[in-house]
Amino acid sequence: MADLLFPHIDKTPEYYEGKYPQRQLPEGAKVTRVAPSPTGFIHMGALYAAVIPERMAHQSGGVFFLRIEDTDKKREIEGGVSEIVKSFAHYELKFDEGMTGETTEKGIYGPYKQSERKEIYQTFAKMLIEKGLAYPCFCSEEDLNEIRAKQEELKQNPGYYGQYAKHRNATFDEIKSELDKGTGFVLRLKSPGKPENRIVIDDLIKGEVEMPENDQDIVLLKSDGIPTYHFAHAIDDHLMRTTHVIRGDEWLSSAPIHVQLFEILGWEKPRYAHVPPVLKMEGTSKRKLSKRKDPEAAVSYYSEQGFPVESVREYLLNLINSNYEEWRMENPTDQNTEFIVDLSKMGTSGALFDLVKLTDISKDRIALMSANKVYDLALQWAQQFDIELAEQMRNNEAYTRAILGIERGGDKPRKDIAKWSDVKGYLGYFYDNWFEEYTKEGYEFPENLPNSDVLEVLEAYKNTYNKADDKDTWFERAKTAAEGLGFARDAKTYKKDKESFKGHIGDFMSVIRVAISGRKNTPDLYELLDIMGEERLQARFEKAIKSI
RNA sequence: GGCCCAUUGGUCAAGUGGUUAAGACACCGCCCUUUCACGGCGGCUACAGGGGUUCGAACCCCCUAUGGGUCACCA
Repeated sequence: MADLLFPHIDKTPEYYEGKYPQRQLPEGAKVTRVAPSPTGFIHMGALYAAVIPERMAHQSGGVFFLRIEDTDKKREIEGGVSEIVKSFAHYELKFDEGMTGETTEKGIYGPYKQSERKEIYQTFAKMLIEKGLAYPCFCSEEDLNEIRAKQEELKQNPGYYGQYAKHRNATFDEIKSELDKGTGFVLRLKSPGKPENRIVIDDLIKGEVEMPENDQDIVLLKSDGIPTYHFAHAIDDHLMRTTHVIRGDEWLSSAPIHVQLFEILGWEKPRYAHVPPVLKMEGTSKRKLSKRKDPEAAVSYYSEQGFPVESVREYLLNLINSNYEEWRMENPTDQNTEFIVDLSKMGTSGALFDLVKLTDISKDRIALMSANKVYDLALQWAQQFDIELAEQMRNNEAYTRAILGIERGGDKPRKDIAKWSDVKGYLGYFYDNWFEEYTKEGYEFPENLPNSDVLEVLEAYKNTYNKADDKDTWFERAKTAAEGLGFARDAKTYKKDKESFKGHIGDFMSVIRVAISGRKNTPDLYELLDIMGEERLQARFEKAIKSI
């Protein structure tokens, strides 16, 4: 009968067992994979779920590979594989084997695209038929609907099993006659399971989960000869010698099927780890991040916003193991790959994706980067997403690098930038042409000072500033100048006796700050003045004076 | 509905029979201060509910509630 169903299959399971030998890896090395369908962009949830197996493999000296599960041609999109490869590469997930492009791959356990593995699946399917563990089912969709309707009526479990498995015990002649008629068929598993038997899945994340044994005669091969997920999973992960199947927890409930498949095939089972989904807040309740409903969950969104890859990885690691944060505090400058991910420390219930936390983590990361690194990464981003900024940065390279170095590198670095799209707002006023634009409507000098005082301050300071001063000298000089115009040297003095002063040093500085930057808040004024250079300062002072 | 999983502050979460129930983010206040940012200090707010077991329960058991997943020739 096997030959009748699959006459073209001439290889044997042994052939493939030989072709894909056991991997020679050190003790404890894990072989893991990520196996997405090419159905669209990669979203945060998928990235999250991919980081885990990647870490498990690489931190154990094992192998991590990318397999494409394209057995559903209806849902596939064009360029889907490239999109996946590109997204994972961008987030520094390094695959040792698997797809490297739409049609290219590396590794000796391939093909890594399921649609290319039809013969392999059918070889094993043929064997199962020979052993009486699988059989063709000729039911039409209508037949199946009928069965389900009946089951619903009787309040029984829906599905194709036991007494409802119409073709389970068909004779050779019955099958042959259907085949001769040209009736299409799917290949079903002849499940030996009984639901009253309980099995235990020892899940690396969820712990021991007890479930009823599978008794469904699930579809192994669809009518087009392509396998379902279940069958492909068993065949592929066995032949590719996967040791740890780490996947979304939506698979947990079909794990009994998978366990059964491995048992029937006589293979050693992989360890399983079912990772909880990343959630999103919707109204007052949480729900799983959805590719279809949440376009903002696409990883490309975070690239466009300019969150550094490092920050996103950092945040994800933080969700994976909450002790990551502790580790990071102790090892602020280590690569995040130094952290050891521990599956048993993972939360079992699914975490909300928190943009605020990502932002905070990202600020910390960027604060620790050198000015040059910030420049390079920001420019790289700008070239793709903000051409104007990129030009500005390139045209004023040394200047920009200096600006980015303000208050950087010390014990208390600034944290103004969480993502590259913040850069423009942070330093835009340094560039003269943008400064012109920003101050078109005039300046916002401190409200408590009359224009005459503002003018006085500007006139006085224009000639006071000396680029050669070190910071203390500079500040002293400013204080003295302020005092000369009737300002208090410090805020405390002013508070004690407000009547005697026009304001305090803060007000004085504020005037200067607004005049040269067009805004009330800036990084340290001393550094700012220093970087801008005397020529630019004089020009800006003149401009401000004229505006009053 | 069946089967599974989950439920500690607004969020991420430590915690596995005896804790003043950590920490981080957010928020609020104060301090530092040339503004901002940083930093420091302090505050806010939590064991879903009910029964057991126990000298003692966030931790163990049962029930309920809520949320999630899954029950396809989709993955």
